[in-house]
Amino acid sequence: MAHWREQKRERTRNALREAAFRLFAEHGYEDTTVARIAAEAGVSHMTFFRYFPSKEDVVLRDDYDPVLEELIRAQPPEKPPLRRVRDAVMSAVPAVYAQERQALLLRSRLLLATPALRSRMGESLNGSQTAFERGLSDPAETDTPPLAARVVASACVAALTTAITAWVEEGGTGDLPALMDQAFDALESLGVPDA
Amino acid sequence: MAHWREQKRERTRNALREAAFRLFAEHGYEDTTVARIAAEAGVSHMTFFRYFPSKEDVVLRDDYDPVLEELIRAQPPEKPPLRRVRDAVMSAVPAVYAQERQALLLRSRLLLATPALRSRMGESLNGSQTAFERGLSDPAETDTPPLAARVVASACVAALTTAITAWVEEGGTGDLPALMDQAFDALESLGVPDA
DNA sequence: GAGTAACCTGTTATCAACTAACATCTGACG
DNA sequence: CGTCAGATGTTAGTTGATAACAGGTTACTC
Repeated sequence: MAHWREQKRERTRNALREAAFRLFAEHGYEDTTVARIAAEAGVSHMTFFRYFPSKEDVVLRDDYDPVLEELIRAQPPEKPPLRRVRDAVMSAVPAVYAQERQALLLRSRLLLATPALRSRMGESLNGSQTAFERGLSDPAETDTPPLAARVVASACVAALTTAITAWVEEGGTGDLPALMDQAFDALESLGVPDA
Repeated sequence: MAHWREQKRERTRNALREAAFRLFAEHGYEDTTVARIAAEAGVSHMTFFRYFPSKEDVVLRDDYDPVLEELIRAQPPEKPPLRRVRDAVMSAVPAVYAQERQALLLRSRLLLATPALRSRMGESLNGSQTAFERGLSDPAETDTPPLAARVVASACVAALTTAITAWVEEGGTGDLPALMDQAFDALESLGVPDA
């Protein structure tokens, strides 16, 4: 129904992504050319770049940020900022973890093991940080949020990244939500005098 | 005058870096080819890559990390981790700031304004995080530091990055050390119930 | 001081990521 | 049915980055 166009677009998009991940797992990221991915998906290499601005974006792109932004905004404003982010994140992670654990592990492993991707991760994390900042800020306020809010957001992103990194490094055997809880605990006890 | 070689090496290295920054300021990062930089420094484009593994590294490389690692390690171990990092950093920043303020601003501005550089910043930050982790850990311990220490390190790097970003965004008019203090304050009050 | 090994550099060729220009086709819509 | 916009392929070109080889220069030794 409505616009078959978009359906086809979504299908080629998925075909490209799936072909890419399959080839990456098979021959490694560096040894997989864009042309090969495109051929595998039945399109030309130009079409690839019309769907993904760069080779790295196939792996880096995800659409968690807008969801998290909303979840943070929906938190009761009387909670301190870190609490709002923490509760919002932990309200969503377990479900995703239960459902996409394997895919998440593969993607994260690839991300951390490939220099080209690892170096561009900062970009993605920056997007998450911005989403967190927006979720914490009054949407009426138009200018940049105060420094304190930005620090909270960046610290949360850093903590979550550290948790995922630790999870991947131990082979994905541990419980990721638990690690995230630990990481948030470490953040909350940053100010207390004893460790 | 031991080894003329190293002196010459250092000179071409500087010539390349200076030519690069000059051309970047003049024509922008993207519109400056590696071949042009090399020509400007009087060498071939291959020589450029023998000194810098990539075009981005000319801007990204710095040698603060080992210094900071030592400064953190020299802190009294009875201080809580965040304090050790904070005091170490703030013991060194003002001097650097007084002396290299302009250069630091130019470099940071270029870094934040150029997508290609911004996206690879994470790599550099990752190095700083590792340095912080090592400074916080017992050097006798060989395996990876505990999650809590890694979260502290990553949060500090994130806070400092946020401070520098804010500093650049306001045109470098403010006082960077003061902003860093604010950022650390925000970190320390992460756990307290009121804002 | 000659000889040799190590190092640095330039030339050339090649690869792969990415971009631009143009032609083509195929649904969408009146 | 006819037009039009969006999606795709072809081709060609730019640029960052690597490899192989050759020539020259510095250091080290006998």
